Amino acid sequence: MGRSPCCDENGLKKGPWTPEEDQKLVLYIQKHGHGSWRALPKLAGLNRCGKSCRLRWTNYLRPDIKRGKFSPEEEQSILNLHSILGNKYTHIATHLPGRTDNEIKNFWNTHLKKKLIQMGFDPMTHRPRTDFFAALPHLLALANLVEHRPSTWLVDGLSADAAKLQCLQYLLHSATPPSADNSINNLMNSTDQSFPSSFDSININQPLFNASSTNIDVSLGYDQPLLSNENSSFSLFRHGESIAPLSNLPPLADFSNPGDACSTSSCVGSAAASSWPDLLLDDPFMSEFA
DNA sequence: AACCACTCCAACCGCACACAC
DNA sequence: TGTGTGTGCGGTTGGAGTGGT
Repeated sequence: MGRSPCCDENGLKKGPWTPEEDQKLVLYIQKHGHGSWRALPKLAGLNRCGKSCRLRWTNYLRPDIKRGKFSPEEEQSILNLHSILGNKYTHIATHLPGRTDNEIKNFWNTHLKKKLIQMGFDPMTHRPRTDFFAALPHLLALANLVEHRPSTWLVDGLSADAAKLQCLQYLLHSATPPSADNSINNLMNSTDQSFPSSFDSININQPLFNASSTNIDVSLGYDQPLLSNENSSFSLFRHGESIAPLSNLPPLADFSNPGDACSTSSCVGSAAASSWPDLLLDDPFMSEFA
């Protein structure tokens, strides 16, 4: 298994290890320790480079390696640690006895990353997907469509305006600047030219975006000057005039807990809020815009 | 049974860093 | 200070395995 040799520089062997090579390496290290990896292959009688020996030992032959499937507890630990440490697999591995950085890296890339994406989370930030500005036209179109949407995903009697606000609140929920991580930079690096280039320069009522092109005659903005990493509130503005502090709106269900119902009776349809990502994917009507 | 597409994961690659000289 | 060497790390590759048709 594994990558086939791409070259044979210096006459050193590459590619999969044979049981005989493994045995030589294990016996040598058990007897002498690895010492200098560069010197080891010659001393151990291996026609390999030191780097290859080190990798084979640390990722496969080490006696304390725990093999087999990751337990749910380990999976949760990796998720938690990755949200703090990022792709620092070696650091993550130090918290999971018996697991190697390579194994964790593979598990992350083949399982956890995909899982997070499928759940609607950004695998790098561990937050709900915040490709906010790229998706904005579509999301705004969705918001506008709410008033034409039958009651299959909205509670009966909900006003179209409230539904719009709720949709927009979701947008803000996703885009609220985090307290201290680099997802703030993701927002800053957005290609949307209407977005201010620095939080420090945001003025009162400065719109984050205008929605007139999608027939939603509102814009969204901060209530007050916003400093880096500072919590802030948002308001809806119409023609520059604040019409609705979003903090007064009912909360959305937390997307991190799929299936959770909204806690307030006035919530804009728990079906809408808690399963919106699924609706986007599954509902033919919605998928036209997703 | 044969083919294809997809997943898994061991192993390689290239870069960055620490250290010695 | 600059250069060379050794080591470690994250990203990527590609053959083997697996499941679907």
